[in-house]
Amino acid sequence: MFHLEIETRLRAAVSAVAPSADLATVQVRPAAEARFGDFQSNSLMAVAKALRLNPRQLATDVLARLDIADLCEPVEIAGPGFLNFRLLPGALARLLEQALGGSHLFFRPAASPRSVVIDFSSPNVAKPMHVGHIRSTGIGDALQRIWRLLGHRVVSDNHIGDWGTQFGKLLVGWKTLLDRDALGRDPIAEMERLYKEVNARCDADPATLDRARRELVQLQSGDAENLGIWKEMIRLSQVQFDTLYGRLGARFDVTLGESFYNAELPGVVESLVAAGVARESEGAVAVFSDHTLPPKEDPLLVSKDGEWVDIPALIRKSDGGFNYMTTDLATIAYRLRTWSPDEILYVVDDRQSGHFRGLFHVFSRWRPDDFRKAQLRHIGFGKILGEDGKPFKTRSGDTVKLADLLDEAEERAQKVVAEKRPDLTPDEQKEIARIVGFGAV
RNA sequence: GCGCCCGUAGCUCAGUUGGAUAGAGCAUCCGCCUUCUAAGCGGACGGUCGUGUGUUCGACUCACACCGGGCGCGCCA
Repeated sequence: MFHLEIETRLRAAVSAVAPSADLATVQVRPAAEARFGDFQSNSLMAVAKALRLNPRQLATDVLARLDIADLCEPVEIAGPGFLNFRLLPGALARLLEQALGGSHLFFRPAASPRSVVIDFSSPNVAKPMHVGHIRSTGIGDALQRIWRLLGHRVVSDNHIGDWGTQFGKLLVGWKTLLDRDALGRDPIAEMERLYKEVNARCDADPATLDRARRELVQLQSGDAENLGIWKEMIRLSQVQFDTLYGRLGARFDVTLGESFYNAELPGVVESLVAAGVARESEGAVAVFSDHTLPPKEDPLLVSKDGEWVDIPALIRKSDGGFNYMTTDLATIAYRLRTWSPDEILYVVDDRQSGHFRGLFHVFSRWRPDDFRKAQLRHIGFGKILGEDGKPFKTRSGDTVKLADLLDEAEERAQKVVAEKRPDLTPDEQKEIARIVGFGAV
């Protein structure tokens, strides 16, 4: 808190002495060493450099304008222009009294609250949540807590994967291979089995692949039976999601999955074509580079064999189906008109950075006015690697399920607690094991 | 081939946007328990900041090149 207050006053003084200085570069931070005082600022040297002034003279002039006698002892100019601040005991006492009254010591609420949509977690229906989901979920939930604490308005949205080509195969599996008992015992495992089984058959048998395509078309055209199965798969999956989010303590304001935007997709494509942004290509509809950006920065170009070639964003496949680019465009439009956010954050792993660059670029060409109103930002992160530096997998090569990971963490912690604190009741041990285990994860 | 991310102590990572002697946790070693959580406390040990050039009064930080790891590049998401 003190460094923010000192910083505010220092900026005012710098502004009075050097109106053209970039105040964002004027910063105060805790002193590197006690002999330099409590807080220090190295910024005047940078300001002096930018404005071609003598740093010590600038420091002297700034200090003459700095009103800080109620907080600090007389400020010291050290070396080429470091400022060293020493707090007055009385100022510290006043702050601690405020803290006793409930005010926070380490941050100030945002002066102008922003509105932000945070998109994170986004697991797929009919598949087990795996170890990778913990990062998007943890980072996204941490971000929403921080934004809220600072006084911003947050909408957290779980954009679940509840639509797409995988449902063709799942429907074939559900209709021909479903084991009802297994589904009752562990619905996610059974649905995963169905998908893997049908997927394997599709590789070997064109007829099965064709059947999957037909089931998908049926679903997309509103067939009652397929819609019913699809909804049941979502319901069973949501039970899994809710269980895991409950364990992790993550919350969402809304869960608007991909399917929520289905009805808007044809209109999105028409609109993009009408605006001259998209055009037909090899039976599909795609957005090509408009060559307004340098090739290296253009997400719709890629270098192949020394030449820049198009890598268009597909918004409708040649079979009439839509791509997730289209869904994501519809999603941005919906969020902007529904919540009018200042920012939309996508907490998604770095492998999708290319997709988001393309998405934001295409949206800027589709809705330039809306694009200027909101910042679209991809919050990327790496994947979890094993001890060998390779992506973290089980011994048999499968992805590690999030539920299994959490179970194991609790079990291992439980063993330690039971050994060290046999005097506690089983319930107390279990609760400590949960906290310690998840903390370790 | 082109592009993105990463490389700091044995391990996992910070390093506040170019500043003063590069930090923390864990691990290791030493010292603390007549018990309010020893799942703790104090101390020590530990670094060519991947490598090399360059820019600068000053580089972990910026630029370029290389080495090593991860990832992405038209009808999956």
